Formats: sequence, structure tokens, C-alpha cells
Amino acid sequence: MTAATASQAVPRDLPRIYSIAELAREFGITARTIRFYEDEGLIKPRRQGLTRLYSSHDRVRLGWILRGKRLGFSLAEIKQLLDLYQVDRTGVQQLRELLRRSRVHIEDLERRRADLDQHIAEFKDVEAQVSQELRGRGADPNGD
Amino acid sequence: MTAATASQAVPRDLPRIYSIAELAREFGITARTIRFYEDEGLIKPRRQGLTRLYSSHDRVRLGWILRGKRLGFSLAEIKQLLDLYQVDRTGVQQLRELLRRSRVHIEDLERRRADLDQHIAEFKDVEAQVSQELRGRGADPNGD
DNA sequence: CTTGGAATTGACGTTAACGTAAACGTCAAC
DNA sequence: GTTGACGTTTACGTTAACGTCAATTCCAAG
Repeated sequence: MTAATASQAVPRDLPRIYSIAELAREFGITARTIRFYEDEGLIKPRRQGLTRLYSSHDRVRLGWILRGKRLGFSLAEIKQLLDLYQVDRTGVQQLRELLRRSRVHIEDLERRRADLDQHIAEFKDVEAQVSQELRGRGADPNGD
Repeated sequence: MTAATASQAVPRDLPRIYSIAELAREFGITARTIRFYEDEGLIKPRRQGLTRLYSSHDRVRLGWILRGKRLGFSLAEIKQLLDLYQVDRTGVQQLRELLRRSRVHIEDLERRRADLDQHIAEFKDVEAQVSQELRGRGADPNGD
């Protein structure tokens, strides 16, 4: 391990600049979607004239947004969560509030996780039963 | 444990009949929503004249639908999943197909779970950092 | 008998999250 | 100089998932 990477726990990707089409391709969405997220205040890329220029930070942020979407959060909720950690952390009162909200959100996420685990368990159950049934009929569950 | 419950691994609730308003209250939704789900073919309650009568089975099914929604599935997806296990399981080919789809779905769910775990980890990280910061300032993170 | 509470069926309204199309600017390539 | 790839804004269209409201029925209570 080099000295450069030794001080860097998470491997950052080189700080590039991305076009809107580039990000759209990478994340499998359209440019329209990215502009829409900007309208909604979720990302604020630099501009060079009218053209949008996205930093690595913007890219990470976009990835975060999309993961939130995959988890079923609305854009409004995602915006709140993003804003949450953007606020000033100078005062003790603000830190307490941030802590409180974080905990609330974690509880929500863990409820979701319980739902998800239950869902997975049920489907695995079905898988097991069907496999069993197939074996009972002398068929290989993994065969074609 | 009594003989009655001993043979019953999962405690079934007594087979009652529910009104639409009753179910709506219980699940925190409106009757309109339940009727809408029926229009979409997600539930098919009995009828007594025009009035809908819901069985315990219908109730479980409704709960399942709502859990699916909490997980971010669309009604169309939920319908597919419900229909999936409704199909006939007599033929080996059908069993194989069911098994295949189950596995595909389980993979999807486990991807979601990975997303969710990552999300949770990040927020716990924030919680830890903020707690640390508060302690550094001589404030109790759990105090008021 | 009528009054009130719960149910029903339309039918139209609404919000979120984009899609789609029109009209235009910019720049490098041919 | 025009063609084509990429970018822009403005604006209207669309789908999902209900909300809302009107008009009606059914039934038990007073």
C-alpha cells in the first residue's frame, strides 16, 4: 500500500468532471431525470454558460439519490435527508436535533429492514417447498 | 401450551368477517384505497348484496399488499407476486417456472437488502460521529 | 316515518415523477 | 455552410395511486 492510499480509507475516484449524458448513461437514467432532480433542488451542478458540469461529489450524490429511490423513498423524503446533513453543526442544540432526527430515521430504516427480512423469509420458504415437491417427483430442482 | 396451539405453529386468528371500514381503520388506510385495490384485482372479497365482506384470508392478503407497498413495490408488481403463487402447481414444468421466478425475486430482494444495509450503516455512522462531537463538547448525547 | 350511519357506484380532481416534443444555441467535422 | 452530436429552456402529456364529491341504497333506532 502506498502512502497516498494509506491515508485514504475509502478509495476516492479521481476528481473528474462529468457531462449530463455521461452520468445518465452510467446510472441508466435520462438527462431529463437529472435536470428534474435539479429543479427539485436535489443537485446543483456548476455551470459553464448554460451547460451543466458535474463534479465527483455531484456524482456520488446522484448515486445516493437513486439508492434512496430504489429503497422506495420519495424525492421529497430524499431531499429532506440530504438537507438534514447539510445544516450547520456548530451549536449543541443543532447537533442534538441532528442526532434526534438521525435516530428517528434509523428506526424507520430498521422497520423497513424487518419488513424486508420477513418478505425474503416467505419467498425462501416457497422456494424450499417447491424444491421439495420437485424432488418428491423425482425431478432435479436445479435441472432444466 | 395447549393441545390446540401445539398443532398450530403459526397462531391463526379466529376466522372472523370484517367490514371495509374495520379493515381500513386497522391498517390505517381509507375504504377508497381498499376498493381501488379490488378494482386492480388485488383482492376479491365476498359480497352480500352489494356490501363487501372480508375474510381473515382477505385481511392477511391486504396486510401483505401493504407490506409490499412499504417496501416500495408498485401495485402492478405486487399483483404479479400474488398471482405468481396462485397458479396451478400440478405440472413439473409449472413448478420449475415457479421456482425460477421465486429465485429471481429473492435475488431482487437481497439486492434491496444490501442497499438498505448500506443506508443504515451510513446513518449509524453519522449518529456515532455526532454523538462523539457532543461528548467532545462535554454534552450528554442522550440528555435533553 | 324519517333520520342517521355505513355501504355502494360513478366521475372528476390531484400529486409525483418523469416523458416527449418544439425551438433554439454551440461547436467540431466534412 | 450545413450536418450532426450534444447541450439548453419551455411547456404540455402521461401514469400510478389514490382523494373527493355527488347521488343512491340499505338498515336499525328513535
